[in-house]
Amino acid sequence: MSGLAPTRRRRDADATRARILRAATLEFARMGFSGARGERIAQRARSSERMVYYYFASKEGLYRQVLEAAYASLRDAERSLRIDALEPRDALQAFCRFVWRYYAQHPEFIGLLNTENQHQARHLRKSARLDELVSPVVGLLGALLERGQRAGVFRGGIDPAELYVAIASLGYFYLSNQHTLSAVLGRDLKAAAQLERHWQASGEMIRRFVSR
Amino acid sequence: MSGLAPTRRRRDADATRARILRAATLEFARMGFSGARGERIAQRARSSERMVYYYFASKEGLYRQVLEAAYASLRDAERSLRIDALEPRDALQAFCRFVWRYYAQHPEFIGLLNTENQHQARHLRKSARLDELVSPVVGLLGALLERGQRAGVFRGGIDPAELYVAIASLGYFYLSNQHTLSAVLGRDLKAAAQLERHWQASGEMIRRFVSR
Amino acid sequence: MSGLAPTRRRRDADATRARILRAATLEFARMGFSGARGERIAQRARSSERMVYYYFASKEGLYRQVLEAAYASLRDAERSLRIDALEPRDALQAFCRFVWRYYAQHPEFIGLLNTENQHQARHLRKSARLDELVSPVVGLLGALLERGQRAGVFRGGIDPAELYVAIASLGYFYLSNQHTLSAVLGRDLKAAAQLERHWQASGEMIRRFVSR
Amino acid sequence: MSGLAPTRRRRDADATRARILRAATLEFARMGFSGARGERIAQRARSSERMVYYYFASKEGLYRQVLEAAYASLRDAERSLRIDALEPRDALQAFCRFVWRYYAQHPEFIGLLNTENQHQARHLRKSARLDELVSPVVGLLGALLERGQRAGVFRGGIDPAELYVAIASLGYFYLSNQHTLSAVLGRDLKAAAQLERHWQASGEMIRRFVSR
DNA sequence: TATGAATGAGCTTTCATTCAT
DNA sequence: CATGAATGAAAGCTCATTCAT
Repeated sequence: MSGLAPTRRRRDADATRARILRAATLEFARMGFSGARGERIAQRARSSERMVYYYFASKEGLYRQVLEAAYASLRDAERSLRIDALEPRDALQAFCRFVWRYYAQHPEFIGLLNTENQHQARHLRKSARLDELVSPVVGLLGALLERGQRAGVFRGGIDPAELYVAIASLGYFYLSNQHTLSAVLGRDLKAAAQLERHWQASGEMIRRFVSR
Repeated sequence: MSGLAPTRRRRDADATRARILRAATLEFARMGFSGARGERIAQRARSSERMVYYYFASKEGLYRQVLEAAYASLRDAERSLRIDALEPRDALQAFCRFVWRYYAQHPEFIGLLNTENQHQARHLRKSARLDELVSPVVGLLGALLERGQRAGVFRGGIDPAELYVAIASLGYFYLSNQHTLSAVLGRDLKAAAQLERHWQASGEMIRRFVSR
Repeated sequence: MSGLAPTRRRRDADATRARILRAATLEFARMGFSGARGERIAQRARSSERMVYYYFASKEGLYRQVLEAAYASLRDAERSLRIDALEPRDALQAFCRFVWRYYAQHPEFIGLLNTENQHQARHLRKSARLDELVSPVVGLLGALLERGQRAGVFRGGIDPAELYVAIASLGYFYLSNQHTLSAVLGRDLKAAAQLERHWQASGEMIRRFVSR
Repeated sequence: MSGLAPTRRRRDADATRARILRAATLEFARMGFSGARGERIAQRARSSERMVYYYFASKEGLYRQVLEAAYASLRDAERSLRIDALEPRDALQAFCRFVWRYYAQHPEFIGLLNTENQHQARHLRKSARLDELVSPVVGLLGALLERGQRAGVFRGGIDPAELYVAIASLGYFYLSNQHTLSAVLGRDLKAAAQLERHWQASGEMIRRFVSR
């Protein structure tokens, strides 16, 4: 009994904190930093504005933790990615699909990154956990490129970081700029078929880029 | 009193209006819609907040005009692009360089597009001049693809819009996300040499994508 | 007509500003800095909280101006003091009465000084107008002491600053601490007769202090 | 379990309470009532805000106890004062020095009195222990004046309460207003030499006031 | 005895906007 | 054409205090 009580209490606190963090993630992603409203965060978290300050001290503090959590989630997902057993070309496609699908399934991540870039990554650089947040996937990609090269299916001289940026670009821009693109191109980019076509073409582009 | 006075006044008025529009473009691009401050716009335009309302009626009205002007500038630039005389592969590279250089030289355009996408292109779609703003370059690209195909240097089955999105992706994302990328990749993407390397690799990617 | 309009307008602004300053003087004096409430200041000034920030930018800015104005008023009063024509002993008594009466008639000045001392005179020292606020009366008192000494009615070796502090002490403390003193001594110090008795005794003390 | 545990606990509780009271004394003295922060008190007492309420019920309750304790300390010190054996003039000087030194050594007492006077001694008058807090020194001073008069060294007609107020004024004002005075007079009043000079002059003033 | 979690009310300040001439 | 004065609404944040165990 006595052992449970503090656990329950702590879990309530943790739950409240987590609800606020989740609500804030959505709010910051959709509205940007200045556009985000404490009241909306509190409501969506079924808590009060006061609790936001109780747990996160300030709007900026909350934002920073939201950002760190978003990167941490991405890193977690990246760590779960297993492509070692696949044939190099398949592995590369799997990698692309993983990245693109992550973006598609995490629109809030895209919103946060846009916001953070608007701020010139000021908060990200200040983050004490920055080193933990550095992506392990560039290394993964480097190893894959080497493996493919040894297997004679990839050409040499490709910078893994550059390849990563290219893959990210193709997945990210389509989603992040879908609204202006849809208006300007006169088609609805968010339709599933459109997205799949885009991924197909992008896959082809990456494939051709690395092939001998 | 004479005929000159109103002209001079008109010219001053136009100049003031133009200064406000320019200042607002920077402010909205850097700070987003909610983050933009009327006071800063007025100061940067060497005018007063009151004048901003005098000429543009509301923050949203000002923003819409800023957005329209930004797209109009892009269209102007696009219309000046001449690639008909070039050999198809050279023409495609020239096209890419044009797009990428435009992004690099107009960071405020990137800022505005990010802002507008955050708002799901609400203002863009409301814009009465939307049809004027629709890009002519997809058509241009379609013609080029056909020409290249006929010349036997490009493969068939490429969607011009998709190609345009790919080219835009590779140029835009690198710049728009340079701050978080620099932090996460541990290199300074804004260095000129880095940018040139990126454009080289991106050019190679586009080349390989369309070649037979 | 046209000459009057700006005057009227400016006068309104000045009047609003002045009302706010007066209201704030009372509020800060009575409640101290932390205890002062913007809302009460606005109400007493028949204006709005918003206008307080329009004219004074911040609570601290308002406080500083209140403090400067209070010192400026004292200096104005001091400059109007004429004791040169009086016989030295009479002049000294006139001086004392002037200081003491000023304190009695300006309880807000005492409140402000207490507040400012609680803050270790931080705002006063920051004031750009500090030099203007330095008291001219110590010089006045020095001249008087010399004159009295030459006339053979005052003794030598008296520091004018010390004399000033003594005179101020006797007038200030009685008023500033009247509430606790009344409670502890069991008599009502604010009664006019009590005050007059105190001034009589204090006058006698100063007289004896400087006399040969 | 044994009889020691509750004793120890009680002792810890008393110690915590005492630490809070001490911390609160400093906080209220320095910051005034409105300016005082529960959080700072808790920190300085190495306790928690919750404990402050546990022991003192409310901010006002805490303040009242702080005030009562401060007066009680003064009365304790006053009761230890022995001047009966001294020659009247020496006794008076000893009395002055005692009062002035007490002020100098208890800046928190000055801060509290200023705060309480700002509140028009509301809390002090409400205090149930007010009668205990009434100063015994006026009586002491009355006896001394009579003794000196009988001995032919003091003049008659001096109100002991008035003398007490004068002595207190000269010691209190110098310290309580030292910051604004230092700024306005252009000298550093808190320097030890300055203080001693002030006490010398003040001693002379009191001596001359009572002497025949 | 002790304490982490929670909160309502209210504070200072900011923002986009309008009034009045 | 131009502008200083004014403002309602709401934002972020703080404060003293209570709940629940």
